[in-house]
Amino acid sequence: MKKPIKYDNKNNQVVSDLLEKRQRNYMLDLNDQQIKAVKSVFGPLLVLAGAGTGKTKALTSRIAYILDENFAFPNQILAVTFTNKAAKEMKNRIALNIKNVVEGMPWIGTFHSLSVKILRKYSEYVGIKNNFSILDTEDQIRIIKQILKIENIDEKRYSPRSFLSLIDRWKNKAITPEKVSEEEKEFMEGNATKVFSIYQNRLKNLNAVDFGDLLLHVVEILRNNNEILKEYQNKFKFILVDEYQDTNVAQYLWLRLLCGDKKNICCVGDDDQSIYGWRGAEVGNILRFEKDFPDAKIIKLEQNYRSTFHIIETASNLIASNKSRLGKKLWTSISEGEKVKVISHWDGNEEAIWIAEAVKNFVQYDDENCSLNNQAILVRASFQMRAFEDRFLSMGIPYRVIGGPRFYERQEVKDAISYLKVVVSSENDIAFERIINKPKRGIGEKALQKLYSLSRKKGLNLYSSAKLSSNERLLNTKSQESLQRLIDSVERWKKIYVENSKNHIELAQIILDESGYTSMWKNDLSPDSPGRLENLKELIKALEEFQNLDDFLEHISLILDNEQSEENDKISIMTLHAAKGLEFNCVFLPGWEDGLFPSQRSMDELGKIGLEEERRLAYVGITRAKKNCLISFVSNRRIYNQWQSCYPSRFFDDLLQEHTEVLTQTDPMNNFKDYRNLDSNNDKDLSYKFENKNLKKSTTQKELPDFKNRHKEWQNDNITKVEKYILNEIKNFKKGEKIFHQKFGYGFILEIEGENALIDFKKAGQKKVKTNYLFNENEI
DNA sequence: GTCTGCGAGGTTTTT
DNA sequence: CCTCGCAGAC
Repeated sequence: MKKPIKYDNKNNQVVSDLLEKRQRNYMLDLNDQQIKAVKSVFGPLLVLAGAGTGKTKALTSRIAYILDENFAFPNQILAVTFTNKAAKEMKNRIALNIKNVVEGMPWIGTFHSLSVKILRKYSEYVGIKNNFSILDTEDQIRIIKQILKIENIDEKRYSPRSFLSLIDRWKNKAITPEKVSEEEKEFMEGNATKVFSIYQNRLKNLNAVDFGDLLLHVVEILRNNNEILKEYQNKFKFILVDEYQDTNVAQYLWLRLLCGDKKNICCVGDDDQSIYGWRGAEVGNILRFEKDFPDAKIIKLEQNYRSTFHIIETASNLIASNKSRLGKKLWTSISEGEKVKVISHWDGNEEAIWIAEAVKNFVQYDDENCSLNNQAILVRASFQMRAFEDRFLSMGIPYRVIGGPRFYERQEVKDAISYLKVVVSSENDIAFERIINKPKRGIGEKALQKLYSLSRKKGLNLYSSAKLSSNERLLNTKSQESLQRLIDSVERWKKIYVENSKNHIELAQIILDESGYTSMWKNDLSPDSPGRLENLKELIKALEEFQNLDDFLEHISLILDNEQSEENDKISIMTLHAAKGLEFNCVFLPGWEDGLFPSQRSMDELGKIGLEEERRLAYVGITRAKKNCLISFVSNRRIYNQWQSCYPSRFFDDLLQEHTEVLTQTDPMNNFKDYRNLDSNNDKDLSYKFENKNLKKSTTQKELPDFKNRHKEWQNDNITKVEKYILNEIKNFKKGEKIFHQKFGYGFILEIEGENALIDFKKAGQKKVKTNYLFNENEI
């Protein structure tokens, strides 16, 4: 249809601008609810956005609209997310809508990164210098250990970790040491509060903050300094918050302060997807939004653009069992699609075998887009992953595990970064302590203690007192000499850094080489040292993306994920938590056994609340699926190498027959015959409706592809060469043979004994592996 | 200051 | 069962 054009000779330009504005794509393909969410820019607004309902689209369109209508300048919009990934995504999406504006939007970011920005400016208001360092968990633990030692608190009785988790919990709730409740003061025989306050003092002395402090310091500054509060309240004309259901008390206070009376605040979230209660998220924040803001508007986004009908219905029915929710009902106009599949297996191994075959099945038969990249296995606990890794490894199916140890948290990477930190700012005690004896310089615990006591006496930082130590005749000659060598080197590197005589990448390389750090790993014979060297190279590479060391260091303290930009076709294995926000054509949800999922511990610790959070996790899992969702459970699971017989998850009670289909393998449901014979009268929760509902043959629609038969067909005709090798146990490897391993790459066999082989991998070093996972070259 | 052996513990995790 | 961390022995 042609758009009517009004000609206005006087104001031609204005009109054409307006027209262009209207044609902007961000408004065109929004539904009514989304448009409402975009246009209700004044006053408090809560957008309840169900899974896959175009939440980010609404948010970014809203920003585009605000800018378009000139309600605010780009730098007057505060948009807060939880993860860097989400912030980045938002920026990218805005850039799609309006060109060149993102550079002018400095206030899109995570709670933490925005807090850093504010805190760098006003840090002295909470008694720290603006070059404060940001601690990660490892640093925190180290500090707590030191405190426990000094205070003579038995680590055996209360682990440093338990102190830290208490402290974290308090900080999430914005509780300072003085504000700990009388009851909680008694925790750990009163040691918890004591350690907490010593810890806070220690951080101040170190000129350091932890993640919790980033928010709390900002809250404190805003609370106590009206002029600063006003500055930010005036600056931010509009506030947008993503994933509001995940906010904790500290973040809530942070938002309320910045929001002020203007209340142009838009919170987007989904109470049904609140799965981080255990780390301080308060669903209550979203549930009581209307009370907080009496004139609040609430808009629900319920049209799902992701999944087919049966999947949406299954998810809706499941979540409907939760009591504490605001209530949404997702709907979709995408086709009816496949029913959600349910299957049981004898044990976890069979489950993995079946799923691996189903994965191949999808790749081979489904003309829809079901490549490996479009499939995912979502587990409750990470120990479940191994069975799948093993299976995929032996079948040669490429996979990626999401959420493993993060790049910047690895030992060698942190060491290297500490070197850089010391050069940039030698006041950083934590960094200096980390590198002072790496590689080994003969400066051990004792020497370090001496240096620390000197620095306490002189009121200096660790590095400065190390410089002084030779005058003081503090250490023995050998330690002193090697410490001096280190100091000389650091001074030399500092000179390069200050004079800028070499670029930061070269400098980093020099530091790692001259310090002996690289050669330390080169001389290390342990199997993982080649991998560590590889990571150091990666780190140098990462430097290239930044202008200088300062930029780099500022970023990595908050960005702890390394984007694996893998283009290869691989299936993803991850936890349900890690899957939030993602979508896949085919989703496998294994391990639906009571006790594993829902997790026994959640239920024990938090009762009904815990169970509801687990159910939300299940909801998140199902709603990740676009076309196929396969849920499975086993009768026997090996946990810590002990066999446990399991009952199917109580969540099956919430699934309706008309939307699910029970797949039969060899002996359908025989697996839990025993369980069904158990009398379930004693506990109502255990009276699974499985028998009544799902055992009946479901009325399958004609057009629906027959998954079961395909599976069989594949088993008979399409056993891969790799499979044949495994089945027939044709694995005649010889010593010295060149082999390939999915995970570790190429290598040579050093020793072989039965199914165990010792391999010297090119990259990963020496490792013991099962011959099942090895391939020789002509197999690949 | 560094190596080895024993014992405990082994959901979910971002910043 | 397997991994990590600590304590005691060199």
